[in-house]
Amino acid sequence: MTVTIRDVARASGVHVSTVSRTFSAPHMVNAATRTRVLTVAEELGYRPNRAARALTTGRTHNLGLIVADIANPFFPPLIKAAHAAARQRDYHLFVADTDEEPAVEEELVQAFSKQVDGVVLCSPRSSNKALERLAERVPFVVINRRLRGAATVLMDVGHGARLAVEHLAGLGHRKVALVSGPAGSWTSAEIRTAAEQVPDVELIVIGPNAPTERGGFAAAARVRDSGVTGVLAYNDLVAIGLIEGLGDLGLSVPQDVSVVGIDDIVPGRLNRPKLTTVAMPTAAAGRLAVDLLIQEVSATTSLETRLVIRDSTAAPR
Amino acid sequence: MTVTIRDVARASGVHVSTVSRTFSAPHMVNAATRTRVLTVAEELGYRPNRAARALTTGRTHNLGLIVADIANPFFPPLIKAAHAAARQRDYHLFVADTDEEPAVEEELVQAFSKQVDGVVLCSPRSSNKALERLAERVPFVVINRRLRGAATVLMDVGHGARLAVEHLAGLGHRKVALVSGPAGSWTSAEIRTAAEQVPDVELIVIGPNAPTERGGFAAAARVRDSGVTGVLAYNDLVAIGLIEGLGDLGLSVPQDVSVVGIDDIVPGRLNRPKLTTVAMPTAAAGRLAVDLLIQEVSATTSLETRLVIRDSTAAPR
DNA sequence: TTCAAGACTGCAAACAGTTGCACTAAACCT
DNA sequence: AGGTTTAGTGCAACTGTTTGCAGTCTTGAA
Repeated sequence: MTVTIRDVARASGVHVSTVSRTFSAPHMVNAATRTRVLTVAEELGYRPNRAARALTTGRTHNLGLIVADIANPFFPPLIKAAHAAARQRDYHLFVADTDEEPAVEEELVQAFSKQVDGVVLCSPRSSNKALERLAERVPFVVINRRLRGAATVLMDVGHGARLAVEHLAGLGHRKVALVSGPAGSWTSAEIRTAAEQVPDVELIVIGPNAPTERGGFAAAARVRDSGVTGVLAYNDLVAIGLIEGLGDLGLSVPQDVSVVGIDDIVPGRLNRPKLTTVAMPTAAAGRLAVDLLIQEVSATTSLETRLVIRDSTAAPR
Repeated sequence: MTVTIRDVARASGVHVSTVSRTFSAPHMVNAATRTRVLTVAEELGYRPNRAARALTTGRTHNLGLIVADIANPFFPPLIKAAHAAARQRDYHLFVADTDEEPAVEEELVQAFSKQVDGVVLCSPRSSNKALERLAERVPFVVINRRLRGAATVLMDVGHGARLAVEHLAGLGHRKVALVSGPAGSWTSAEIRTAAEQVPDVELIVIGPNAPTERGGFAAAARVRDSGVTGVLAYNDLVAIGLIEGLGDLGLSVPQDVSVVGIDDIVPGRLNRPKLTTVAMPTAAAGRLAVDLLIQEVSATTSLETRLVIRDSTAAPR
């Protein structure tokens, strides 16, 4: 049923090793033989069995990608880009979802270990210790977390946050709220310290909040009471929720208050008003991560973020 | 470096076949030996090599999932559910993206063939002939396309479309536009025939349109000129674009015109007004597809759609 | 003409598991 | 007590490829 290298060898009158070489080291075999083998293989519909190949070479030509939540709009562009980069080099991509559970993370890497040449971990939640353990099993690169000894891809949220607050300042806002994220979050801290550095702006931190639409919605009253005219939200979902919450309180965006989000997810682009936001280079990060993995280089790279000005920001009243 | 079955055998004083059996057929080995082997394996950090196992058994415990566009908000919930179902049975999931190119579809299935036990194809664009060819290589199940001889999972859009139009009729709308999708689309046809069957409603078809926000935006003028009070859009993206387009023309939703979408994607839930829409059971479809694959049953199942009433529909003026 | 150097190709041993078969010892039956 | 079943384990062949080594045949140079 399934056609193997032996079938091809028999049908083209050469030894299996020759067939093997026409696929994995073409230059070692005579041009005439090569084309013969190739045509026979084509006729028979032969395709090398990657699993068998992996057994001897130790390289599977597979990569793993682990994210917290596939359905979170933040990740799909990253997954897509990672897939494209992998495919370009003839790698296949396992995708897995931890459902936000740190424990699952470690388990998945373990499970992948023999089947992939490397895995990319997005914003892993596991402890450093756990990650070190994993590093012994599989090469990996980490996105969005600082980790010494591992290749890491960082997106410079701090820079983006600064741009956002500067944008608000430029429009004339002098009192700005930071509707922050979850308590322990590295990103949240990053954003805060950057935002605080912008001169001529009084920054009021409101939070911690859940990193969701609900979180933003719930923060609306506190934003109103704080008397700010501009807001930087932890992410786009929070921003969207906040805008809705403000609407319910009779405040409209951007007339009464300006809101800028972070991430640049699709729902933000489609929102009304269209969300001004800090674009995270998720696609670039996905691409870069697999490139790092394939080339087995170990570097730490920081990707630029940029501000996308749309309709949710304006000069204060 | 990497610990094999032989290492475990040596360390626990049994033959490799015994170790093998403690993992793949535990009931065949004495309880005492089993626990000894297990603890030794644990100590050594042994994990069976799936690739090697696949070589002899022919079963890889891997599945492939092919979608048109990972970043299209329609797919992520499906991918997530498929992944969860696979993981539950200890399967791993390759995810691939055709970038809407039919040719890539076939190529990907070919490439997966030796590495998976089956693949699920979402709304494949390939010809029937091509799909038949592929069926010889790998078992697969198809989502959202009728295909005899293959296991298929259908979502009953027709039913949903009828519900949507009935909902509009119930609100008092007598003249309704169908802002349709691309020309050849099976879904588009399905929607149309179902929508036409609703009594007491005059249905005006506007299209074909691109299945995107732009497509909806561009159709706004024609919708206004048609004099309808209600609209069923090909999908949520079209609906969102349309709402924006109508807004630019001075018409507001739902006061001046009611709009209902199809799909129930995240951006629709976050949109303002919140989109009334036909919820497609994408998660259920993803789950079911992998279940069908794993059990190797061949059935064709149709999943119920339902109407989610939110804020973009109201009684006509 | 002879010899060395290439260019190809074949041989066979891995790779990490699984599994049909044979074997041993204990348990069961009459 | 003797024969039969059964549980548990070992043996070895096999899965589809790769690859170091060795052999054959040309070809070029001296």
